[in-house]
Amino acid sequence: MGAHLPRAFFARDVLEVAPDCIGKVLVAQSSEGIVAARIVESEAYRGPEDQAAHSRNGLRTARTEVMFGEPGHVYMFRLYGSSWAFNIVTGNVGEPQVVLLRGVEPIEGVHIMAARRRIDPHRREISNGPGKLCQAMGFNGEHYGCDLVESGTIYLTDGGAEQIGTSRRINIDYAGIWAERPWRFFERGNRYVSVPPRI
DNA sequence: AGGCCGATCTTCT
DNA sequence: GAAGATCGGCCTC
Repeated sequence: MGAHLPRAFFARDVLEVAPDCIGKVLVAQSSEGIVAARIVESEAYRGPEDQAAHSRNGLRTARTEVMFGEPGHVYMFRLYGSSWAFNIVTGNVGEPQVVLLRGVEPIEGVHIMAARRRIDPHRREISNGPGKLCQAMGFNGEHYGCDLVESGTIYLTDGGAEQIGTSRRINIDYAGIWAERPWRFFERGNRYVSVPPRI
């Protein structure tokens, strides 16, 4: 596996980091073994101005605290009770921005991912959504605040992508004009993209 | 393949 | 007390 992506990769505006994450490899080690997957879909959440972000208007609470700190750390939050979402802090300290990962393509440890998901390893539903990829990668609340640059257990390594597409972000229609911004990024034609665009 | 709907729980009002 | 950065089962086509 290649070297960890450095702090400098994450210490840029989220609108640069989010598309650059497409094709990068996410690695997670646990007692069950190593799991690695290519990132094929991401979304940028750019507080404090972005009204779809949890950090909108600079809202700073125990939940959002990590977003105001050093880039390269992990922001975990729960979605609708049953699943988790995995995000990476970007930008300068004090700028509450994150990249949400919405889809990954299994590369290594597919059998581990399939067992966690209780699903056949060849099905795209193994990791084609923010909650599904967290279950497959073994991510939960314990990973809140984890540093992807210094940690030996969760990190990103280099990798390339084919053609990258953009679209509005998924399921944030309540956010008015902010819902229309093309801040979702994905690899065109990849079957692990959660909501495939219309040709 | 796609639409509807209930489950589930943390956070904020 | 309500609203989500969702998922999976069940239904119809």
